[in-house]
Amino acid sequence: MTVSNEVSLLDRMLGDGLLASACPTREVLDHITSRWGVLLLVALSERPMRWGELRRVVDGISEKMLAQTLRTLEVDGIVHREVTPSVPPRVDYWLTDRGRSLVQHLLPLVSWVADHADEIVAGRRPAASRT
Amino acid sequence: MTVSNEVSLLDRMLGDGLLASACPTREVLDHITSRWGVLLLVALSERPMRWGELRRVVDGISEKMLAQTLRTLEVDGIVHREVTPSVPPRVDYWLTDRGRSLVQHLLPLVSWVADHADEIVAGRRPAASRT
DNA sequence: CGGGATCCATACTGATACTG
DNA sequence: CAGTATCAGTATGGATCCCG
Repeated sequence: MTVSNEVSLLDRMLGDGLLASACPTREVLDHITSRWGVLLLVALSERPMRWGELRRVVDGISEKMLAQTLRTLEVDGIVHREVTPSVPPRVDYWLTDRGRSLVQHLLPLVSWVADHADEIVAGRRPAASRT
Repeated sequence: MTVSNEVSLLDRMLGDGLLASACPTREVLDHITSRWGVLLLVALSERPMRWGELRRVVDGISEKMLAQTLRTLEVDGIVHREVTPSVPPRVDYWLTDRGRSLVQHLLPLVSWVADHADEIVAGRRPAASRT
């Protein structure tokens, strides 16, 4: 299996200064790979979800981080937020076209981790001594 | 491009409780998608690097986080650390087989972000009002 | 139900000093 | 060169209460 179209990514990032501390790539990468960003994107990868659904599906997320992460992804144009004025109020979230494009690349990674996590945790040995 | 082999990832994660707060998948995912983990894995994706190289390539990382993140990835069996006893001392890091398997899935994601980051940042609009 | 505002604990960072 | 150790400042996340 070749990765010929990817081997120059490092060169691209270095050459264009893309790894520089404050570059757009780093910023967007932090949003997407944030602790909760990944999980929310996986949750929304199949179908739209309501606030309460996301809260239940993404186990352990606080309301603050749910709101904050969703808003960041919304501003980045990855997630769409739709308010239905009703009583009680209803708010749905779903992936934009850009978001669907993104999760096509995110899901294989998460899938890989899900497949290897048990093996990784089970096989841990202490790190070699530093001295 | 089909994603038929991935559409059930959410079901898998929910069904197996893989999204549970303390599951191995979440733990390993946090290591890999950590702020510096992603960048270090990209840096090591092409070739082995020495400590000092990594420090320069990954702009802005502190020595503390460099050591901490590398050790986490080492313990997870993703990065290998090789000490060459010499004066001055030399330490090289490279990806294990598992690590190379991982970055095959990570690079497309980072590549996507690098391709879309400028567009994302340029196109930002304020999030819709919450009220 | 879907948040906003506030306060607090923790994690991370940066600087410095020291070691083999 | 490749780290470790420590301390202080800051950003991030969590818990709680409140509101439309």
